[in-house]
Amino acid sequence: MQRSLISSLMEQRSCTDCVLKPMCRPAIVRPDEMELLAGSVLPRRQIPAGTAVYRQGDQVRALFVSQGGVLKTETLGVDGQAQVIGFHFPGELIGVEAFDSGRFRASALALEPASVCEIPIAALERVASQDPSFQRQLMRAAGSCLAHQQDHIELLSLRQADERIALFLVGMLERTEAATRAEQTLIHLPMNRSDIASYLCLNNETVSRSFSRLRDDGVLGVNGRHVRVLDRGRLARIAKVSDMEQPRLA
Amino acid sequence: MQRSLISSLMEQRSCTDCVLKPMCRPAIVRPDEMELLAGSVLPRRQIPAGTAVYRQGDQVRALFVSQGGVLKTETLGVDGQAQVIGFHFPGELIGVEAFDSGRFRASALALEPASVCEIPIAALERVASQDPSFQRQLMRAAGSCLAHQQDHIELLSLRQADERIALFLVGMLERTEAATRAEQTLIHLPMNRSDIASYLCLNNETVSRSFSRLRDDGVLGVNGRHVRVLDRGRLARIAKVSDMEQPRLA
DNA sequence: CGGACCCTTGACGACTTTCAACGTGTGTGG
DNA sequence: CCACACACGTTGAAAGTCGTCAAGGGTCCG
Repeated sequence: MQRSLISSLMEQRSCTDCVLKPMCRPAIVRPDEMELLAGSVLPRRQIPAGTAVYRQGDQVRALFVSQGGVLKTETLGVDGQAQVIGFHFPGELIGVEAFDSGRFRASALALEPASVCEIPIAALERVASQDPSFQRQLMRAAGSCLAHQQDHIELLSLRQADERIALFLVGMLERTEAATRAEQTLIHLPMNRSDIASYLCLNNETVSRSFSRLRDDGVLGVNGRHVRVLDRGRLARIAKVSDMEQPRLA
Repeated sequence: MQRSLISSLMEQRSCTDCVLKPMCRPAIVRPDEMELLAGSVLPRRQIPAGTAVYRQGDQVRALFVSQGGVLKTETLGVDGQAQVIGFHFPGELIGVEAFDSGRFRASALALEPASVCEIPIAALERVASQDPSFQRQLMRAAGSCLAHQQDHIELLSLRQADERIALFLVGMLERTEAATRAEQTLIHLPMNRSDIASYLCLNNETVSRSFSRLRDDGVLGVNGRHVRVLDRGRLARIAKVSDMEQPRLA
């Protein structure tokens, strides 16, 4: 299912026939814009699981969009501990924060085998200067990155571990539904418990215990990285989300 | 001192003679760009302390830059509790995250009487499409917003209250030094303890206790919103910052 | 003078962290 | 093919920290 989708992506050569075109929010929207970029966007890299798309401190020569495979971004704190900054699903632009200093503030790693689209800065600027609506899309993409970060902070503002886990899962569920355009109850987590723990600023033991508690309470079915949402209403209530937020499949 | 700087800003009429021009990173850099914007940037509003520049949910018609006075942005969680997302010093662009949905995801409030420069979206796009280097500056500004958010998340990744307070103060000190272009030991906090607590995802009692602990340990001198850094090295060590990071007065 | 707001401090309980042990699955090398 | 190491996930017990509830002092302002 997911496999065949990904492998079909592996084959594609240009953005004009991108399977993810409709959800490729970040930069490419209109066909003519795609043609403008076509010559430069082409570089697409296969990233093996666990390896880096770019590393913290690298000079920014391009931005990236995963076309298949989830990525994580993380910074190495001064004490050597990695702090997961975000998880990035196909179609999301990453690396924008590097525009500030010219260097990436975080490393981007593939959680699973990924196909990543590389957008050279020069091409980005060239197209943006030629096409105002593309430029607007670029700003939208940057705004979207910022919005995701704000969601992350709101997530961390929840004090209880169960609340954070619940909100995290609600987010993962919504992203899964947005990708499949169908209501889901099963979530596949592409990251391990330590990554979740880091993202939520918790210990991995605490994450594990939260999963178990939610399982014992009949809210979740937990089997490693496969989580089934058994009681969506209760999950939303724990996450303090306005009960049963309508899934937006736009 | 600070008063006269602010009051001088109150008088100014256009960006070309902006006192903060050199540190006005977000949008305006080159004189000719300023001239391009001059006609549209002029609208400048005086914001009384405690009132809003814009509110969560408002439609985005303009972005904003404080020219004098610190602002805070906060979102109202579903439970009605406000979560402080950021503190914004003069020269920092705010509102970028609204580019995503077209509506502000947070409210922006003045912590002290502020003078805020309003940049209509239309003008922003017009100038950006005419001037590639301005467009680059805009992206830089967006990246800078993202970078600040990442710093915030790193701040929240510290588990101990003292560590968060210390890192918060280090940041405030650096921003103060960047603004005055001189080494400082005294920090004036424009926000109250509750705002700090919300920003750090702590209780205001916990914030208070942390300040007291750091005072008792001889690291700080605390007098309400005036904090003197007595032992910068120790403060940095508590914040887990690479000891004595050179103040960048660039 | 009274009230509202802000800041501080104390005591208690709840939660997370820490340290530790154990089970499982996977991949490597004998 | 099996043994082993290793990463990952789970669970337990103890200790430490933060949140909650409560009270008090300070300042500003009507």
